[in-house]
Amino acid sequence: MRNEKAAEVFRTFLKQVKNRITPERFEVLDAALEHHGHFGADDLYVQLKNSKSKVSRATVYNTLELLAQCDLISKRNFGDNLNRYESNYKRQTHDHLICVECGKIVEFSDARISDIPKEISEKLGFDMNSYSFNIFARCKNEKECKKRK
Amino acid sequence: MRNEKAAEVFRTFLKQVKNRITPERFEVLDAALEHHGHFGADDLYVQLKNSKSKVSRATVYNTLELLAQCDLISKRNFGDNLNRYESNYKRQTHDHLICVECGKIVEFSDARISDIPKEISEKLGFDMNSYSFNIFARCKNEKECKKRK
DNA sequence: ATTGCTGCAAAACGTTTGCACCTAT
DNA sequence: ATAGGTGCAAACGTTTTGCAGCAAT
Repeated sequence: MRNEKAAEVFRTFLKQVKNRITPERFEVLDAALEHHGHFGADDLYVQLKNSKSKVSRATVYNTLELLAQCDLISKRNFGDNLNRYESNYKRQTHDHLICVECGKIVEFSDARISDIPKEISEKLGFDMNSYSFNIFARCKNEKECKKRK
Repeated sequence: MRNEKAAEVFRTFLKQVKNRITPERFEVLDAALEHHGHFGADDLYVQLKNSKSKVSRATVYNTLELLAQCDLISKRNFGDNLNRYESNYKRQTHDHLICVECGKIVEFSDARISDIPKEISEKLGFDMNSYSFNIFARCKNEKECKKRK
């Protein structure tokens, strides 16, 4: 299930930065785009293994990094020492609220946030690259919460 | 070099949550408050070891978690799979800009940010606990940058 | 007296690395 | 032909755990 448009973006990027175009990298791209929601690098590796792919762990980690560099996916970190990725394909930018009890992740966007990072970077003498805005909170509805923990 | 005020806050907290008051925990508190800037849990452990303390790694990790719970220190995560802590003692709240090249960390505060997390939490049906706002950027002055890497 | 905390070491976890082979250029 | 990417397994660094002894309540 190949997304040709995304594949083209990746191909162009790889040429630009003089990295080789290999079938393994596109396998990882396909798998990453198929995910709805957030996933860890190792999850993706296991998933690929289960579908009989020969792609190695090293290649998965390496390729996810490349995909994040060309903005096809985003790297997220919710403070639990685990890198998560999510597809950017056809998604609007958003931030995350994480329940500290059950780990539930809710996405939101707020127009006020978007301009701040660039502005602050400039003011401090930096070129903005990306930002992360995470809210840690607790489900008000206790019954709905704790489910996962 | 004990900070009695902070120690009192910690003591009260420990009683509240029915945790024992042990000398080791106050050793960790003292060491944490003495740090200016950010530090990793293991850094603190090594530092304590070097000053002949008998406090174990497990206790350091455990205590830092407790100190974060009662807001004497903050737990930070800059996306590099390493938990960092920083003293909150007499500090105003602030956020961080991290250079993706050299790792330099700059603190800033912006009044616009502070109200947003609570407001969004309420809107989504959560009780706000904390938030993290990190900007990833590049030093404009290249000479000053790359020093560390 | 009784838990719970401690020190120690070892395990766990996600991630990165070293190496020999392979393949896109 | 040759850099560079790959698969594999083992190493890495941080964090967590299991356990026996100890000490705060």
